[in-house]
Amino acid sequence: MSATHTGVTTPGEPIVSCADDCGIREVLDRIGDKWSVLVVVELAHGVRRFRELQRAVDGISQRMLTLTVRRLERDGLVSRTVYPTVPPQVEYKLTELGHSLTHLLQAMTEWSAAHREAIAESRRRWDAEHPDSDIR
Amino acid sequence: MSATHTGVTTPGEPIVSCADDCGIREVLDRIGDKWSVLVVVELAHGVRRFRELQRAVDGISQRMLTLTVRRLERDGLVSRTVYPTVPPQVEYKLTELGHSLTHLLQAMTEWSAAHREAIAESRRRWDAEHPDSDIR
DNA sequence: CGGGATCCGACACGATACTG
DNA sequence: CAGTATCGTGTCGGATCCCG
Repeated sequence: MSATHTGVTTPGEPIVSCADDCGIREVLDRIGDKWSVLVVVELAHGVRRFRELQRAVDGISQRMLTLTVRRLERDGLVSRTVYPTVPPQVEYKLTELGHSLTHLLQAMTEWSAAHREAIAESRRRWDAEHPDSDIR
Repeated sequence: MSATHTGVTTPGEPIVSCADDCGIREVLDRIGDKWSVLVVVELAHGVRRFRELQRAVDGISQRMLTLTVRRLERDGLVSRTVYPTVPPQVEYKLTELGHSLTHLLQAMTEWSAAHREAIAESRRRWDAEHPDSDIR
């Protein structure tokens, strides 16, 4: 209802509809970090143990895997099951909530695939036109 | 093709399909920062000048708005038009590529709206069960 | 108005060592 | 195996000053 919007909403566009934030930042604060989506993607393939996850994700440190999987568990996206064996065995799997996220990740994958080349070319052109820029 | 996947893919799930990354991290590296999506959302409403953007986004510093809008321009999501008037006038608008992103942001908004309460409750329960935790 | 240049703190992340 | 604890570092972002 603010009177500051002078622009005309493009008709037919799926305008993100809320005045300011929407919940986008909430989503990004949750999965926008370096490892969460990769862990979720791996868990989308099935149940995984800790070391299996670490081997699968490639590059993730023990510490970051622990932190990532803890946060996902806290948010209810991943469930953690401990079997009191020796040596210990811990299994991780997506919850229903976690599975619902894979639809969104699918959409992100498709958008990336569809536009990555256009973006790459835009970057090349921009970099050529701005040889000395610290933006990168 | 790796033989390390022992888990069975849940049938009917929109599995993110690629072995490892998919392009998800590319997308997040582009819009996963603190301000990009907010700027894109604001520009989805129409053409905006620099100060208009800064007032609309709320909380963004001059420096970060400059950086954010430069990167978006470099990636071809936003176009920048300079009118050599005095005082200077610069207009920003989404490109076709930028508009295509709004569909994805719409999906993120809907997912957030649909599950934010479930996530919030999961957090409350987790925090209650783990009173002393540095995970947060 | 629309920036650029500089300084600085916070935090995300990585590396390493240790443990039940 | 599945973590925890500690330390070090790079980068992101905020604050401030300056300029055409």
